[in-house]
Amino acid sequence: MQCLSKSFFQGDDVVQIARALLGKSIITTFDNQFTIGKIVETEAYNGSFDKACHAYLNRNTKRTSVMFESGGIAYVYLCYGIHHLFNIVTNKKGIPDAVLIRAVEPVEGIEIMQERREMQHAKPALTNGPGKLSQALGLKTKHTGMSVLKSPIQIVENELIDGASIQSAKRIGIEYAASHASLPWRFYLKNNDFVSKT
DNA sequence: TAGGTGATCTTG
DNA sequence: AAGATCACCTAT
Repeated sequence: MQCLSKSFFQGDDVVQIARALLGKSIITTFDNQFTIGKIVETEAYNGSFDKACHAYLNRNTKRTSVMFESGGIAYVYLCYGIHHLFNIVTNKKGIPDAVLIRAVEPVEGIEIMQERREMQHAKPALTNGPGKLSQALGLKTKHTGMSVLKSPIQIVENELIDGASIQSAKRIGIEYAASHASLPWRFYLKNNDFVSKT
């Protein structure tokens, strides 16, 4: 399968990149464990202009500095002390845009995902949320800064998505972002069982 | 619907 | 130095 190009992730419209990532697949190979998930839900975080973005007003800290690197690398951070949330940094160096991957549909390595999630069955709960998919694919904070263009993390072309099957909506869990909380920067595939519950 | 859990940010 | 907050998940 064809890996996405560096220039795809360096584009300057993070909202369009979030939309375009639907239908692509994430391949991870950690500890000789191979897993693939198809992206079915994303959210765009629009750099220094976006009150919901960790790098709002160019806040550049130990945690957020990776967002200022050029696009095509992972930003994984710990949320609520428990959950590892997987983002892909986009745009040029110095502009802190990122796309949060909110849900995937398991494609390969489902048994491995079940082990990591300590689940007996391949129910939607395996990967239907940002913390869940990160755990299922083995993505952790230590992977921050790694390229998503080569093993062990690769984003590849999978199926082309018809625009009519894409739904946009406001982002989840960012009520503190006030006027930016209602922007339609969340994208998901209609009628897909693995889209997160709201 | 509430509590867990820890990094990060804010306040004093 | 201490308290509040947080791009979530699981179980009551």
